[in-house]
Amino acid sequence: MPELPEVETIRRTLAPHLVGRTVRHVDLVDGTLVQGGVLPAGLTGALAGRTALAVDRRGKYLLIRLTGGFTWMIHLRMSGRLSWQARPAALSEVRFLRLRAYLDDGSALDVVDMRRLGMVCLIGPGEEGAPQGLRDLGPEALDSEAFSVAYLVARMHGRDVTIKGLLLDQHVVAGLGNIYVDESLHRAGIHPGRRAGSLTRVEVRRLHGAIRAVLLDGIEHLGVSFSLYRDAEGNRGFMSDYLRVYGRAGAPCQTCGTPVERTRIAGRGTAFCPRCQRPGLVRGVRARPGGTKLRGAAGPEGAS
DNA sequence: CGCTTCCTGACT
DNA sequence: AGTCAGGAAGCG
Repeated sequence: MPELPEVETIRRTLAPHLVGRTVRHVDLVDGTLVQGGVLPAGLTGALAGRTALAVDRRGKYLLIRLTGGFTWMIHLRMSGRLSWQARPAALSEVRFLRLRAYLDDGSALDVVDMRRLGMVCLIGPGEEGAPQGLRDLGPEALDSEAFSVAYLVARMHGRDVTIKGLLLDQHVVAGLGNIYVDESLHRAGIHPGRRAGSLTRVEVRRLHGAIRAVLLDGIEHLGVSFSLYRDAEGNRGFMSDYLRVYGRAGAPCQTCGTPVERTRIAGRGTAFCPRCQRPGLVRGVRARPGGTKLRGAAGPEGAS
């Protein structure tokens, strides 16, 4: 459920409570989400007695750096939540609680995950335990050095995937998910079903700027909370109020007034404006060279 | 490259 | 009963 801005918000709300604290012990309420080759008993045992040095993020992965060179890795996937409590409630009172770490100041960190799709593991000093998904991650979406326009152009060249599918691929760029991909494509005025390899350099530049702008917007507004998402302190984000297409099917596009459409692309529900995001290029040939104003009401975003 | 699967709950 | 959900590995 959480994408880059949500995980970043969790990181920021969690770090002050966690850094400098030592894990006293861990209750593994339900070990089904513990993967990555570390057995539940090994994980809980190895966590105890270690002190948190920092809370980092890589893509949608949270990385809690611990003494002894260990990293506690958490991926929340679709329905995971991290909940820090100064005075932890009884275990039985937390619905879908999978794991609780008690800290040395009497507080606790709960890993809550309704659908059990999340993943928790401990990475040893040699990084040997790093799961494939983390190892093979592409550049950070907000790292403009690594995730540059030139990089994106190169990765898209000759690709026959939909642009939406490509942006969802964490090997290409780390951190985007369904919401922010739809929002980025809308801001860039690009149809989500376009083949990645068919985008012009100008379009890629616009898209790159839109991605940065949308993600920074998301962080500034503390993420999207339309349902389950909360930060580590239980607070909602209010980025939902600033979304232009996601979750707005049937509502007028805020740019041009055309009703937002919803379809399925790259196996995911996809919202887009059929006017601001016309396909534009079909089979490598510009569909409408003169005709309508291609400048589009959306205009370039953040393409500085 | 795209579809299915993992899992559980909410909504139509 | 059927569909869908913010993710991503795995399969054909």
